[in-house]
Amino acid sequence: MTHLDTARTEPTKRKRLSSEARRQDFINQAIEFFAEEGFESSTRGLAKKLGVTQPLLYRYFPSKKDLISEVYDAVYVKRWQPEWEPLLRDRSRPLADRLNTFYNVYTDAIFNRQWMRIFLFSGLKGVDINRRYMQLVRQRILEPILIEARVEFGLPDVPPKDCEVEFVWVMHGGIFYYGVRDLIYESAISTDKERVISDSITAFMAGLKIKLNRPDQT
Amino acid sequence: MTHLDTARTEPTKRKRLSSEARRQDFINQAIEFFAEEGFESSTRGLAKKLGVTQPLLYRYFPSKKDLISEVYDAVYVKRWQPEWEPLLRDRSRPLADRLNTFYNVYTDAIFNRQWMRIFLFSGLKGVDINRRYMQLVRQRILEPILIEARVEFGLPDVPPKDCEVEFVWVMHGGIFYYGVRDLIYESAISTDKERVISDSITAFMAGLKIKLNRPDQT
DNA sequence: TTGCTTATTTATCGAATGACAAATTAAATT
DNA sequence: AATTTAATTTGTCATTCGATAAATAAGCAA
Repeated sequence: MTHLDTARTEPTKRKRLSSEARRQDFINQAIEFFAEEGFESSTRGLAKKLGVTQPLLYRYFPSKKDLISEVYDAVYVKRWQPEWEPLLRDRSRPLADRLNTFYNVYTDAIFNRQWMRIFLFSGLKGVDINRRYMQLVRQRILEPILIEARVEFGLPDVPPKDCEVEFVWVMHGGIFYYGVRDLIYESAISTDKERVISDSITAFMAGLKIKLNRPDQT
Repeated sequence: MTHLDTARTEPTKRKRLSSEARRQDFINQAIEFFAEEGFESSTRGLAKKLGVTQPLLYRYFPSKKDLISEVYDAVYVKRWQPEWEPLLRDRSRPLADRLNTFYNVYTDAIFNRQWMRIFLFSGLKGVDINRRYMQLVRQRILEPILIEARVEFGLPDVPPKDCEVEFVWVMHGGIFYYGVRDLIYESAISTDKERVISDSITAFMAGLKIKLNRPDQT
């Protein structure tokens, strides 16, 4: 009893996920597969990893291109956490603290081999979702940081200059590239991510203070 | 007269480069081709760009793999300029000046679409020449910078700690990633490379001074 | 010119690719 | 159990891939 009786509403029998769930499973494994092998790799290779035959993929995705688009979407869009943004604007804490918290949770999300490799592969293919992601980072992260910095330094609220945004980009890129060295090139030295981040932010804040207070050109 | 008479030693007739020169020409165009299309692209595509038939490539290179190795070699090894290194060790100038000079000439060499794309493509393929290049950067650039910094700050000459090397890496990576944004993602904001470099170095030096003088853990 | 050598092309092979249609199997419904 | 419906496989296609062998063209020396 309660064994093989297959009571109507009990899904004890395992198989047959809903069509949508199966599709999601395919996408998730496709992320792993393409992240490791690159997007030029064959649908047959992916099917083998999935344990199904290759034509079955075409039941779930009209073409390889469409499947890849879904992979992009799952990585770029769905893994972005909106709660990151208010974190940076919480003026009850010093900006350096906020930056440390933010970069720790942000890198928790993107510092994994899959995300990084998909990002690098797609960047080389020049797909526009990549460019859109860069704009997202700029608008939701980097420019807010500059605004917060001016407030903290007691400076007037003027729109960020290009070279100031670039300065924040370099800090951001330095931390990002640490992830690339660690996860892609496997040539990072320290595994103490928190330390790397806090050192970077210390230097960034010191440099930014100098930069914003200098009555500069441009 | 002096027209089609083909005087013996005058190479006015154009064609027939030496076998080695032709080979070099193929390699140079292969760099362009693979940088743009990726290493998975076909030898037929390359042959088309060269204006020859595809089997001819196999007269000059035993296999596609060998051709790609030559491309790596031409990009990674042959474009490294040994005169970069003594530049960093010239103690007649302040370190910040040296760093500015170095990063300006270094990025003059590597901030071009071809170099960058080859680097990123090969990094994703996990070829060992990539890892070797990273070690080269560490030993010939980053660690010397740390040694010079300790001298400039009047600190005892002890071997660099891992987290110190990592700190220099982040500065280096930040500048490098500016090149990636500019040339690969085409999403750089400022085109004033010199300015980006000098701002990065200002922050780096400020941060490094703090870091090296802190009686720290690890 | 004549012959010799090297550079280049033509033709082709077997394997791998994305995609499709039809046949088969398995679950869900009655 | 019988029937319907959806999931999956078999079989196959036209192309494209890296690579090789044989045929042709072009330069060079006599």
